[in-house]
Amino acid sequence: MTDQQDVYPSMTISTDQSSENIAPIKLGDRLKEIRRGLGLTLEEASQKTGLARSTLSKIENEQISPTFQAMQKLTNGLDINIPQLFAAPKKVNTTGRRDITRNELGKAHPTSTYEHELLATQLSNKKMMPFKSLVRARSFDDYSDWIRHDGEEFLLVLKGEITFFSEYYEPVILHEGDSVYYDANMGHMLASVSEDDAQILWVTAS
Amino acid sequence: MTDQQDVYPSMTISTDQSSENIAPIKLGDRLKEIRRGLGLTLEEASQKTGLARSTLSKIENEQISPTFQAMQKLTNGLDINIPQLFAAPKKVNTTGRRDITRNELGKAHPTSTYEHELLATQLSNKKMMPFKSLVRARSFDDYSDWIRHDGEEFLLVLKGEITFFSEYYEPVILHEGDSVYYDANMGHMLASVSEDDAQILWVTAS
DNA sequence: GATATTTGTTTCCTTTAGGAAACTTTATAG
DNA sequence: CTATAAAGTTTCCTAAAGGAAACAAATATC
Repeated sequence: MTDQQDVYPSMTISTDQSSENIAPIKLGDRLKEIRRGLGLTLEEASQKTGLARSTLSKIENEQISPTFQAMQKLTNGLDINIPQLFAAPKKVNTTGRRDITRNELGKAHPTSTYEHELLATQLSNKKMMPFKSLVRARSFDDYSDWIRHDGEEFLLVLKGEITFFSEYYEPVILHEGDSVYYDANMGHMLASVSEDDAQILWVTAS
Repeated sequence: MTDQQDVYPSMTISTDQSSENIAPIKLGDRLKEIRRGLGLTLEEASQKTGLARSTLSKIENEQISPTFQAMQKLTNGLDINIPQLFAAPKKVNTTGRRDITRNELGKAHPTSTYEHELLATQLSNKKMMPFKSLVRARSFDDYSDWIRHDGEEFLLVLKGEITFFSEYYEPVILHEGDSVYYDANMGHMLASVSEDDAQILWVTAS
């Protein structure tokens, strides 16, 4: 599992959409928004959360800084997850980006078992990482160990045939047009079974 | 924009990976992990955060429940975003799922402009939503308005040629093997330009 | 292996959070 | 317009958080 870095593009090229929308926000205002959004009065919110009406008022008016405990009561009682409380408006909504990759003109990224062609490499911070790959491996033995990493993966056979090996399932042969969706932290690997190296499209998301 | 529901699969079939990994977690342990991970002593962390060494110790040992203020100092000082602090171990890690879709055997989902074939429909709660589509539309006019929705989208032309229209760019013709990655809240739409209806692979993530 | 130094814990004290109830403001009747 | 109720704020108290310094434990230095 040491050479994995080189073997697997999604490990070297991160998709990181990392939750960067944190906030030096007005917790009070935010809470008020949420409570109002739920159509609750302070009294009702008090009952739901177990915090005193007065306490809630003070928090909303930024007169006190709630303890972690209090915040837990808040988030439990009002069914809001803590990130939501902070990430608040989060309308950072990237938009308007576009990146075309012409056939065969992706960014080459060869390894011992695959011939990767990374797509849409002009864009960073994307949720998905798409790439085409030629599967050079011909058998299980071409790998030192299962490939395993965070996230989920979708693959579609573009040309040829492959065997899809996975940790918890029997190997399956996939033909042109077939596709698989799987959790990538389940060990997985591919081998070509066709004359020529099979070509696949891969999309990973974490 | 009213019939959009019917027109666009990714709007009817949600990928929802909703950040459900909130936590009734051991804040103390989590903090300790992080601090250690950064290779910091309590004293160093104290300087970075502006919280007293003793306070940090108490928080880590769950002797006190930090206030929001304290938590902000923590997160600022140690460059951790608050979600990270909570979502913590987040080892809810779904794993071991796999869903194969044989060629042409996806779930049909026809619309006026596309002939969608949804893939991997056996799995729910996935980060990505893959589907193949035949592009029946032949021109811009086949649409009532831009298609626009949350998330990001990747498309690869499997067969034929299409024109890719988008709100902020000039139309582009894409041939077999070409691909685009774009923000889906930028208006977009497709039209076939080849003899036969073009076939594409689409993957959306939100 | 004893001494110095650094890291982490505990104590003690001050400040602040949180709850109950009094008070003020706003909405609802009559 | 005045009485009544409801929603929100402020006050007052006690329970808990945060800091300084004393203490204990673990490392490093000679």
